[in-house]
Amino acid sequence: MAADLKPVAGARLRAGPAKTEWMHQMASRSRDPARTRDKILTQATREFANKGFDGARVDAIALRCKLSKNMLYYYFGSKEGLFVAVLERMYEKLRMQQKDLAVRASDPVVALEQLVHHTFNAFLENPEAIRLMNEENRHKGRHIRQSQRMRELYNPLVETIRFILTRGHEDGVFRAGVDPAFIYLTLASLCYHYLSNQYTLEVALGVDLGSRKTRDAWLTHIADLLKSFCAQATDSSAVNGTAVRKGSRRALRASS
Amino acid sequence: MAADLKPVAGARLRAGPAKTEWMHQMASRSRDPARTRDKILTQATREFANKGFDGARVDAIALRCKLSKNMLYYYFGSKEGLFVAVLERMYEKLRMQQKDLAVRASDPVVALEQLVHHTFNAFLENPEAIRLMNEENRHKGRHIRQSQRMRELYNPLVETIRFILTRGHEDGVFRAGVDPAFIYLTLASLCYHYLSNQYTLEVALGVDLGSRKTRDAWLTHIADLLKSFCAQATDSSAVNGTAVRKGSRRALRASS
DNA sequence: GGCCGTTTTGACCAAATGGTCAACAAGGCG
DNA sequence: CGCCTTGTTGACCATTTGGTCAAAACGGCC
Repeated sequence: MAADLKPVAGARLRAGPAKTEWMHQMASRSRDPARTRDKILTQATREFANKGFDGARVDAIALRCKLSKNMLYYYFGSKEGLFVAVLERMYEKLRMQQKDLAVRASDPVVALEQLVHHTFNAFLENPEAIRLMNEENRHKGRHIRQSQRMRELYNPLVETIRFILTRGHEDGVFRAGVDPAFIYLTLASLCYHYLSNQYTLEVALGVDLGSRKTRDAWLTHIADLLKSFCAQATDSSAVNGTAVRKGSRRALRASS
Repeated sequence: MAADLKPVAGARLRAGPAKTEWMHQMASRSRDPARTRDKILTQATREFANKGFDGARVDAIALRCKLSKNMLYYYFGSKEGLFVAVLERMYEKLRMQQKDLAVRASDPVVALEQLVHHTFNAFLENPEAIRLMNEENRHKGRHIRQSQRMRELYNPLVETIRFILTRGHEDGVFRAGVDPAFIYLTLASLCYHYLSNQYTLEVALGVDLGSRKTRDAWLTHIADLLKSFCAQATDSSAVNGTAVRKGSRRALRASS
């Protein structure tokens, strides 16, 4: 099927190098492969995000680009190839945005709050990323599992969390033994789901989740949630302390 | 297009009444409209959940049912009509499952734990529901906003949460002023996202989220999270108390 | 200017897809 | 039994869709 993708590889490489060298060529506007490739990816991202892989129409993408449909096949070989390229580009973009995550503020609690805001905003500003991720999950991660770029994307975030937690513990405000991966999972779930399932949630709860006020309240809620969880336990009245946990766990088993 | 859908309405109404009256007819196995309709819905659910609305093939559904494709149109008018019927049925099913949620255990903390398990299991046992919900959100809730059945589905859960919180406060283990809707949102996010985005998360974190061990750990984590958040604050060292909250909020604004 | 590799396109195709129509079986009922 | 409504089907259709081919425009280079 995807026999000779030489042009694909070629175009990809060409898109890589610094622009300064051949900037003067851009005067022609036309016959600029890098630009063409990029335009295709941009429009394809929109189409795939809005309609999903199956709903997306190759012709529609070509139309949006004001290019002949053949260009998509010339650069990406197939619809699926284009989709994978779109995914990779999206992850790259998200990663770049998260890279400047130099939250690591002096105060761990403040850092945690910044982290919440930063994560939520990253998703908020990239609704297409959410759509594409959902799509990829519907496909059981088939496309993404190959590209190991993913792991690189998330690791720094988890490491940042670990850093914050450690510092917080040293400062005496956070307890020990909090799993950074679970904190990331918690954070991501709370930010992502609020946006991803906005519509069904709104119908269900009868609230406008898109309003600034509700959104801010939700962010505060997430931060409070994490803070209370990481907080140094104060022994007595510890509902979630080890002492009580044992008892409640046992009760749980009996009931379920 | 959809000119005379009389058969559709007819079939729907006919599927409604009590079965006891005409149960004797079911002996024939064939020519059993209710059964046929149900078979279609079951297979359509699978197809739509797996492939999404656009990816789903009407012919494939008919094939699965071992019925002629025309039956789908006879009963549901169009692909979209069938999709809506599938959605409604799914919500009905989920609702029934949540209805038997008679947690309300004596101990609020135990009740909270039961709630976590119940919610997670509801999603776990209905992976199709997750897929369909995601699909509906991609469509910005177009189909669901009409059917007001949704609201009925969620309200009881929120009410249950409110009940637990109130009792917990009376017992002195939970603090006051916890918003039940936000607790529901938190709970749903943490359960849903773990399952919905399992594949990308696994690639990102390098963990097998499907394993029993990780799953149990996650459930415990969710419960702990909620418990610590709802716990009665013990004034001193209150990281998420009002005293600190003010300060950190201010710091947050300055940074973002 | 003429050659050559890269980029771009118009025309075309086979297969698939949602949807339709007329006819056909199967009971219920008078 | 024969009619009539309800349930079911095979054959068919217009359109869409992912994908292909050969040829053309473009630009650099000798």
